[in-house]
Amino acid sequence: MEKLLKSKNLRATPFRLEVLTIFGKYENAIEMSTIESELGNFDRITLYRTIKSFIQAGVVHEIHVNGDSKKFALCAEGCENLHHQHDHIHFHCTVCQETFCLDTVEMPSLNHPTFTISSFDIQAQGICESCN
Amino acid sequence: MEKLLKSKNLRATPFRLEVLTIFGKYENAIEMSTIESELGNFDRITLYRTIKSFIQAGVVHEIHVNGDSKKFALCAEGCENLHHQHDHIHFHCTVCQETFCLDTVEMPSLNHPTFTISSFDIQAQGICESCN
DNA sequence: CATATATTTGCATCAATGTTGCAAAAGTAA
DNA sequence: TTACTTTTGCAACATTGATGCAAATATATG
Repeated sequence: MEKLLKSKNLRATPFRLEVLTIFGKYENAIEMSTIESELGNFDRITLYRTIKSFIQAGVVHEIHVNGDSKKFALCAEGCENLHHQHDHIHFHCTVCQETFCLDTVEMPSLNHPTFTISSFDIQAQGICESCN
Repeated sequence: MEKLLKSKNLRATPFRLEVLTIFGKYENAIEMSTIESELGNFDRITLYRTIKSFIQAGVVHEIHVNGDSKKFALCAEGCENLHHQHDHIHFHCTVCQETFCLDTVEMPSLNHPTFTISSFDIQAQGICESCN
């Protein structure tokens, strides 16, 4: 865990390790409020900046679930300095409200005659395995 | 224009028509700030609720461009009561910052062995035709 | 056309979230 | 241990989303 942070050029402070541990406790993407309730006392701004630096360093990525709410999930390998490289789609179960990173779905290829598509994200909705 | 609103069961008030006209002036998706600067005086809450009712009625749809900013664009046919049916991807040009609804890109099909995918959205990034 | 009804607007007020500046604290390297 | 850089915690502020309510407006009905 410390290694992970240092490999991204982030100092391994107790607070950051605590937040990282919370991510590790959950299988799927989590909301800010989940992190907040897992933490005992914490400074709101510090947490906000922690998440921000995690995103910038490529430790976690942000997922826009519906129109409004957002969640966060640990990155896989290969994410660095805001250049997130995710070979998975994000799936939101409309029953249990869980948000999954699905690397079992093959990413399609997109082509446009005149536009150059350098990257794209896919957010899917539906019903997950256990709710099915 | 009045017909459009009434077909969605929205009353055709002057303010709503004014906002709709602004959408008509722009080819691509626009930000809230663009609407605000086009309007002379306006009430912030009323505009907020106008956009909200447009989205709920299927007149416009919301586009999440990057992690943060959002834009709005007129819906095509077939969007009703929050059941937006868009057969296009959203493309954000990293040069000119314009956001396009690209119906020239074929929507791929997604499959998962155990999850039921009912709908999905695609946000792409890259360089648009005129910036290319 | 006038009126009754339902919706919309404008205003006040509030909540949640994101942001900045700065001094103290803590981590890192020499 | 010291010097330097980053992070934290606090205050203060900006932006955005949301609700309640009375006045204004739109629509339907007689």
